[in-house]
Amino acid sequence: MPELPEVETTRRGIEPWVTGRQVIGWTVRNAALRWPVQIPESLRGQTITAIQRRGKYLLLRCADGTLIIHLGMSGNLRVLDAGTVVRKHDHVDIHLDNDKILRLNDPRRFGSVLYQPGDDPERHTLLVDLGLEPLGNEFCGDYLHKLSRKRKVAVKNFIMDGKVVVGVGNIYAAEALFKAGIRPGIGAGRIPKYAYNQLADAIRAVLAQAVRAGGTTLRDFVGADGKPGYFRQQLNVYGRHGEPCRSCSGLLKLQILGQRSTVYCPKCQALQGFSAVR
DNA sequence: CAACCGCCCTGGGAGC
DNA sequence: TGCTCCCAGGGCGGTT
Repeated sequence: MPELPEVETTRRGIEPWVTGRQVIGWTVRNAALRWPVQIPESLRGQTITAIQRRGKYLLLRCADGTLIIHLGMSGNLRVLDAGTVVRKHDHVDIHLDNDKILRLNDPRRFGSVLYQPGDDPERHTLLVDLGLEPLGNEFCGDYLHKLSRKRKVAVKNFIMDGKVVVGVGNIYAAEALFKAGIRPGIGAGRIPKYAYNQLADAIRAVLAQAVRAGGTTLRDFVGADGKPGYFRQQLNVYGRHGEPCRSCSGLLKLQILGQRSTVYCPKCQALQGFSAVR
């Protein structure tokens, strides 16, 4: 499912085909995504000046506004030749002036295509309260430590909170906690600063490694070129409960946190807050 | 404000 | 083979 690495892979894939191109039209076959598809008439004829990413949102910048695309759980965005045969779940095409189309396919329709007028897409209500970019300069252990004081939620849910840090979903939260040696269910407020330094480093490292691999493909995800991501082979814990830990060979355990499956290694992820630190 | 939970949706897998 | 049930999950929006 698209988390930050998959969205970044998509961004990089479509960028060379889309930047500087003019939007000559669009086809909406099913407007019933997470929210009704918003493509204003004013988009016609506009030039896409840049394609950016904010968290899991893709931003197609134009002079008059920004098309904001979210891939939801099962979405992918591909650059295809105009006239490419339409498959099931191909909900939206953006027609470009280079005989290419940008096509959104999204079986579960949790994605969205929205529009923010003006030159500041961050003013959109969905973006305005977003937390830091994990690969940006400000994101660090001190930041996580400071925000987490008095927070009782499990640290895993804390780092999946988009108001804290963006782009970290179920897969990469589990992987980062494994890398940092932290038990996922521990209350965020009980974790000492040094451990948040490890965690921030782990989040950065895992995401960067996944971007290099082109993201994680479990089922639906493909990049703009239609190719899957290869990070799945490097997953240490996600989806591996009952299997041996790649580090200590102990059995990985499954725990439900915030209604989401969470896999961890009881031995390698021993950090359980102050009491266990000593 | 924080925490929690229901909900949106479809495909795939398990069980019968 | 075909049905039913359950699960996956981002994140909004309402409730506690």
